[in-house]
Amino acid sequence: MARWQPDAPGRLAAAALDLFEERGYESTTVIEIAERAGLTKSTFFRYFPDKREVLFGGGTVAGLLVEGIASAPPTAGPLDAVAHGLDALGRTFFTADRREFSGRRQAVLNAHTELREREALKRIDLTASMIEALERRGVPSLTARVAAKLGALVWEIAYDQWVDTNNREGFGPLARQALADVRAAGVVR
Amino acid sequence: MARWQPDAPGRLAAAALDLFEERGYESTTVIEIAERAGLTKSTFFRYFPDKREVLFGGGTVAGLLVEGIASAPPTAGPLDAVAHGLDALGRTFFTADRREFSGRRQAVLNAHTELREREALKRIDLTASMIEALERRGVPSLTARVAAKLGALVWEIAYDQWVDTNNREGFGPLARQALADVRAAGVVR
DNA sequence: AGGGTCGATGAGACCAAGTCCCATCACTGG
DNA sequence: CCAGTGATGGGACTTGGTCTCATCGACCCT
Repeated sequence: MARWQPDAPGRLAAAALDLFEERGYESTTVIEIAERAGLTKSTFFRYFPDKREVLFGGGTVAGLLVEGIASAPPTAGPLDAVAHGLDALGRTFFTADRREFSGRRQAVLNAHTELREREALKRIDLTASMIEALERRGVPSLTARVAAKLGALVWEIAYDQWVDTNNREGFGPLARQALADVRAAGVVR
Repeated sequence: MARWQPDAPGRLAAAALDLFEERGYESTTVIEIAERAGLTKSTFFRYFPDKREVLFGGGTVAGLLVEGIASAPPTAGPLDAVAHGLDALGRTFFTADRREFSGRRQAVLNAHTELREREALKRIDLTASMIEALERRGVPSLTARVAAKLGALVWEIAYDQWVDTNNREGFGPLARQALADVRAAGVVR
């Protein structure tokens, strides 16, 4: 048996999500979160740099997406490489067992400006990562920027649909479909 | 003569920019900003909801852009409507006398994550405004989302170039050129 | 001229976020 | 049995942000 209860950060994140749903983000104190997890304020800030970050722990997403873009066949165009990355994400991260948690988390995020702000920053950093990954494939800078923006849009659309409990499809197929739709919209002409 | 020195918010913003340049954002206290402006903490928070917002005062940008999109000729496609909005912005807001201030401000923003975060949120809200404006023109939802994302990219490119002191062109022409480049990149095919 | 009003500012108490430093605890290895 | 180690606890301290009440300076009205 371990010295302490295992997975302190996980317990903190779960407690935070519960409390944010119950009382809202602003009305919840870091001390309360820590107490519900059987810990203290000190430990909270040892695992998370600030209160917002407790809902953004899993930071591996960017890495997985970048890997997926890098490992796309060399013949693939920019948007296809992005699609390859989103597929990889659907297989390794946005799995079915994570869907319910993601939905609850997203509802809390949408309801609080402070959390939306953090999410906005994460998305921008993610887009920057996509641009870098595309440039490493030899995609010209401007093209990479356009493709990354469209990739971010595809992500948004697919993620919203995936999180929606009425939809039982996996993230990968949803992203593929969203990409096809975006292509069909063909705004550029 | 006025009862107090005029334009308290403007003085606060100027003092804040100075201090952020001198000591950095985190090392500057709201009380210090207020003192340099000849005011107090109370007055600071009367004009700005938080410390970050002191560099985002203008707030009229979204409105101007939306107006510009709405007033584009009915025959104009989505991206042309966005270009019309960016032109309007270049004429009424991103004027030559504001360029130096914008450059200093942007340098501070880029250097501090907390401020980049706020900027990220503003951009997302701006993109949402563009989508709404396009939908009011009858543009289908998905097409509007794509056009707004590309419009945001054009904005970024043009703004970076405009802020760069080596470039003496106005914001409008720079945006037009950036839009043409983005179109030429033609990622969608 | 003098008192009342009103809008902008100041003063200070108060709470929560976040930082820091040091103590404590539970187990491990010699 | 004792020293070491890593995760946790405790509490002081700074700052952002809220709130309430006092003050001040000009204007109005009689």
